[in-house]
Amino acid sequence: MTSIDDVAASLGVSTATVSRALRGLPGVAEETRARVTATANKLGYVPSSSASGLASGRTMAMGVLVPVIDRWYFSAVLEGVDRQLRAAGYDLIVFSLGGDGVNRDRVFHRSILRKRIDALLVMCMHLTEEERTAVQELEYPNIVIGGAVEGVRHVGIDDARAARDAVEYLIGLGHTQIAHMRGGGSFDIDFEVPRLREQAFRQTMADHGLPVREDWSAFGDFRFSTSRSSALKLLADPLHRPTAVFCSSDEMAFGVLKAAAELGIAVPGQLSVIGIDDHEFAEPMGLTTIRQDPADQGAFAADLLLGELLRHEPSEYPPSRPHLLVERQSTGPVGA
Amino acid sequence: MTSIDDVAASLGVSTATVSRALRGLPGVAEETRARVTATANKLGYVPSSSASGLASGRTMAMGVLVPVIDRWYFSAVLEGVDRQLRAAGYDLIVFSLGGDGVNRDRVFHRSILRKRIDALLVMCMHLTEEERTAVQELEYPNIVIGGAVEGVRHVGIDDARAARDAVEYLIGLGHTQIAHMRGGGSFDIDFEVPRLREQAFRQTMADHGLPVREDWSAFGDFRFSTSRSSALKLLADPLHRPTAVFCSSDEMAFGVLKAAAELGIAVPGQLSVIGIDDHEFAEPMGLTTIRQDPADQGAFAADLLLGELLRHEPSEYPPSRPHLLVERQSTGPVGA
DNA sequence: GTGAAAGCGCTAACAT
DNA sequence: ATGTTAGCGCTTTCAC
Repeated sequence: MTSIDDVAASLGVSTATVSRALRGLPGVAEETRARVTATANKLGYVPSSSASGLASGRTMAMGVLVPVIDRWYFSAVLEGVDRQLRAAGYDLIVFSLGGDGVNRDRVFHRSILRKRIDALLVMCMHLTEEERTAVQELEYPNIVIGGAVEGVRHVGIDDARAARDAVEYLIGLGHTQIAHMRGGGSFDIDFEVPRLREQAFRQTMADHGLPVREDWSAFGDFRFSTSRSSALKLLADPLHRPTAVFCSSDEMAFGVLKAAAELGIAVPGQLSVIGIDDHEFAEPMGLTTIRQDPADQGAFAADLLLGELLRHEPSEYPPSRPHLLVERQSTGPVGA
Repeated sequence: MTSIDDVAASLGVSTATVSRALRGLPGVAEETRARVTATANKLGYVPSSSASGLASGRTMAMGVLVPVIDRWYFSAVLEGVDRQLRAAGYDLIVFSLGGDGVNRDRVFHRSILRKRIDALLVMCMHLTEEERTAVQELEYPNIVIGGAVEGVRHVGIDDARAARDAVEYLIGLGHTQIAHMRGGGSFDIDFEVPRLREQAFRQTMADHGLPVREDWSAFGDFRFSTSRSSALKLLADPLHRPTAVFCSSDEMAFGVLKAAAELGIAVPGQLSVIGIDDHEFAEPMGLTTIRQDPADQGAFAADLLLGELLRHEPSEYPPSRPHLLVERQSTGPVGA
């Protein structure tokens, strides 16, 4: 591995000059800079991140803490985060808890603190008191993406408002018999989001003087298969069936659509279904939904931290990211 | 940030002892080790990865190069890789090309070489001649996951065999009018996989004396929505319609199923559909498919590199990972 | 505009 | 079993 000394020696200049030249610092003659850049390229020199990290205190890497990687929302956020980091020349380190309880401790008390990253993004998930404290005590910039975590800055959509918009859309279509397919529960993803959406559902129904039937609160676990099973039961009785289902996520909405198809229930004729997310499959499935853009949220959060790293002063508290109702073919007037 | 000197000073021992004790090296009295561990915890000491990386030459991090993060296969592989890395105390650094051409160069010639990682996993994707060379010249262990890349070691399923198994399953059910929904094309994912699967489809058909109709080779781009659109055309004419569709991925199979539903074509009565992957949605969708396990592939590859890092000698060339036909409700005898 | 030199916080030989 | 010491490859004052 060729080092900065090789470049310096090969040019007969000092390592300081090479360092300055390559990092675009002022106080280097343009001609010198050009020569340095040229030989660096020729020799295939790339600075060691360990060495420059140690010397400068900046690692040029950002960490993202996720409960799991391979779920729609999380991987989409990662994509957005990565986009901004790439543009800024930062590397992306992913700390995944992987549903593993044993691992959590190591992640919180070793990995994250190892001086390997300059800033940390925490994906919405349930944190213990102690973990929250650990995050808050981090000496570098950090932020939560998605659901709110008490005492930590966060960026995301206004979940309550998004859920309300969905439910009021159904109500506006004349629906009064509305069921809720709820998420939450499994592994570490039992953050605020499912709670906020459920609460907003109940509140909105109440605000419109509509009853909430407890047996129409189905558990879908934010998953297609769980939701399908639940919906199969929810929709089984043709005589006592909701005319609409508000789903706390698109994946669960797909489960409801599948169940309806299996039961021969026409959508939207006999049943309206609305989701939240605007998942990649929502458009081809014709699913009406509340669009959110996880990649945008990730990018926004990453930019915010990048800015703080640059300016050495905290940004303003971030506003909610937008959401948008997208009307498709899975919803229609009641009894149409 | 408390350093190793703080711990050493606080105990009146040398930094070397602290280092040895904490890393579990031999030659430390158990009593000393206990005291060191205790004060390290008390002081909240965590070794700086930059410093230990610089001193030891090991970064305790592994890199994964992906074309994009947020697609089923890639995020599932990442999950598997991460599982093993976590267990081994390694951190995961994700280098994503993000479909961005400009970025590729930086990734290949800076990030990857920055002495930030001890080994590299490359996800199957199209690499230019020069990029392949760059990977091959890497001085640390590396391997490709998924499709083969010439001259680089790789781990994955036997794609040709998987496709053949799928097609022969359809043929075994009596189908002769078989269409192919193919992938490939978009962004950097135009690797070997789509080509291998298509070729195997053609070869298998030929081996059984069956014709391949060019207008039944539909392009699904490995995506639900593209596949649905293509299938809508493919299946439009009730008189000249395949009785079965072999899909190079499950997501495309979902698109075919959706198109069939929209066209009122009964599955499997009038149309059999088979995929490859066993995507999370395949079971609830009742999709017959060839199961592969990307997380297993990622874990396998990570383990292999981890082993080489430990033993300092190359592993045997890895065998193909297994695939498995999973029969569900989307396939049936022809004309049933 | 450039160079010399002192670290950054560890690890690894080499001593003891 | 433990301590001493010389780096690892940079960045960053401080000189010139």
